[in-house]
Amino acid sequence: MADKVTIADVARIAGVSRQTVSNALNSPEVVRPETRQRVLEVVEELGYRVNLAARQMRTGRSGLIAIRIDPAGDGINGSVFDRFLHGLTESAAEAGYRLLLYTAGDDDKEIAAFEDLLGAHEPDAFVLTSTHHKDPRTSWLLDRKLPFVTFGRPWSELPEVPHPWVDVDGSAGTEAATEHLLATGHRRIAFLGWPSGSGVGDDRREGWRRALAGAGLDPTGLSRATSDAIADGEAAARDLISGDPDITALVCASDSLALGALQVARSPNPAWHAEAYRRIAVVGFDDTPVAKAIGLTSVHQPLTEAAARCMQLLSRALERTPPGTILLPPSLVVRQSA
Amino acid sequence: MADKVTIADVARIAGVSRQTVSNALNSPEVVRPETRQRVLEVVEELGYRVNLAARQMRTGRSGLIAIRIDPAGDGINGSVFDRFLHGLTESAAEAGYRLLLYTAGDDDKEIAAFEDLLGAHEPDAFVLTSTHHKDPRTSWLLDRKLPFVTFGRPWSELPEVPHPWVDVDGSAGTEAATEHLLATGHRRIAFLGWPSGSGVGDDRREGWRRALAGAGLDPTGLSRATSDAIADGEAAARDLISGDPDITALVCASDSLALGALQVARSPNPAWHAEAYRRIAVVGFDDTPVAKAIGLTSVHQPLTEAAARCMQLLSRALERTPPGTILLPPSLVVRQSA
DNA sequence: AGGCATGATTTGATCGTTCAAGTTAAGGAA
DNA sequence: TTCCTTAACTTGAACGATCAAATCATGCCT
Repeated sequence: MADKVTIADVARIAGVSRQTVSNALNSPEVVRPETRQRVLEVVEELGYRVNLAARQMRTGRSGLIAIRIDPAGDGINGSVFDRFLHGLTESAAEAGYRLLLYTAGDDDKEIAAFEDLLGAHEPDAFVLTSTHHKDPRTSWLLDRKLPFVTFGRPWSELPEVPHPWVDVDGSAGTEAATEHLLATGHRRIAFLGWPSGSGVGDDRREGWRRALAGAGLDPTGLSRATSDAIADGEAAARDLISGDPDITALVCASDSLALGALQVARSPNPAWHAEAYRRIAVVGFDDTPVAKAIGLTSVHQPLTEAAARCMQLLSRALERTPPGTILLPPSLVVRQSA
Repeated sequence: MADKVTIADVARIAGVSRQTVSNALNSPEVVRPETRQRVLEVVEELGYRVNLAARQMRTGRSGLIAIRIDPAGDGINGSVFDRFLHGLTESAAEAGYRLLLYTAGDDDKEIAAFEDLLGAHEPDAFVLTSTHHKDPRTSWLLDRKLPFVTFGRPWSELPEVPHPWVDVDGSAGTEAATEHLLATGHRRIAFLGWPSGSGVGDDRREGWRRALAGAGLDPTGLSRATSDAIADGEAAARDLISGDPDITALVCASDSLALGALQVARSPNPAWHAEAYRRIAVVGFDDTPVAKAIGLTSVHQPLTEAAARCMQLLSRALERTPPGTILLPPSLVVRQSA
């Protein structure tokens, strides 16, 4: 409380110089073991802790990792980022770093935020999420040789310069989902996703297509694209199902879409005249709390591990080692819906 | 990028001293308007940004606000904290602060984290969540006269020393929920909550009791307490409903419990012999994404506003003004379930 | 014995900012 | 004219750590 213990205090009481205390803590190998021992005892006794602001002035290292957090808590899918964030906070702490949050409306504002942060708090690294085609943020950071990792692949056709990234293999997820449906007897399996152009969305569609192709089935006419909202998912699912009476299962690019699809799948459709209730299997993506709550089968992303891997790559990047990339396999959580 | 612009650079180019630049930025009133103008132009031109580490060394202020984030993404109810966090990040940014995350297993570890942080990053203030009876964290911070706000009331009987807090009036929420049910014709309305002892839980039960009392109804035997999980909610709801055939509605202390209750409410109970499907109205608490997704009527907490109010009180606390307290009213979001 | 490499520790300078005290010039009162 | 006050700005020191260079032993080789 009242006591601000500095390195000079420790030095005086241990009977050594400031630098020796610094060395005992940061470069133990250059200090004689018994001296080091004595210093550490005094450090313990006085409760000394390095003042990061002072260290930062000399070394330029702040011990901070910056990550963007979006202003609006965005319903169902926001939880993916949040779970990742929780994991990252812990992994970062283990590596001796702390997370600094910032907000930014779009890519340009985020780059402005980079400049702000670098001038002010000077984070040692950045973690970027939701990467996309031609992401200006990664090139900006690469140009300045700033350490960063993305959670999400660089979705550009030709990755000019490589950078470290961690991602979950979305296509493997939808492929597993589709194979599960095939194994349980479904033959006409549709896909409900987003308009092509988004790396994540296209990737997830590809996994479904691959599984169908592997079973010798034709995907033509079995795919719909819409924006990521429950109501849109419901409409698209209704369209798909009423247009093709043989469809018995739906693989969706998100739990939001799947939730919309479930509205259709779980209730009889009055348009089908005399036709009785037709049960449609539905699989979602992300394994959000909503999926768990309502028994929706969904593709689970190992977010805690992804966060740990991000920190791992970041540690390497901070030592200026060439970038690594990690693609994690998701897992299918089977519940009542499929 | 390569350029580290310091206050000395600005001073040299503007033809003034370092201190005058500092004053132009921090204490404009002591500088002649035209000088100030010139300095600001150079600042703009060079893209000067104050180095917070250096400032912190002199002033002791870091521009950081620390807040704990729990390691595990905890399903449904975690989203309440996450939404609050998103809002707080934005409010903090508007006030010129940034959020620093840390983790801690329990109260004692959190206090250890306080010590770590204060020695290292030196946050200017703390935001505490999930306050409870005899919370050791608040007394620790009060003892050291450190600025902080809690999101959650001090739940102790006698608040020895006051501290700033923001909270949402839970009892008003359950009261509104119960009144809504009364208004729609329900007479026998049960409450599904947590074991007494938790401030939040007791408060929410109290609102329900108050509404019943207001309508001249007896709450005896209409309340159950259990832990906060879907399965527990289902079991307790089944117990309540099968034990009292007149119950037509359930007010729950959380969306998790409500979700469990819905499993019972929405399906016919085989135990009721010939009795037909009995529809039970259910109201949840927190208005989580799950509630929105499945049409659960729920009590909504104004989390973005709560976050903004926290920052407001924090700003005051940082100026050492006497603590303020703010109790926000929640709102009932009526959906299909009630 | 002298020279030299090596290990262990100390000393002085520095990072970029703000505080506290000092300087300068201009204006007003006696 | 002289002295004092005030406004506007400048100067030196300090925050607490680390870097780079200097010092001081110690042991080994010739």
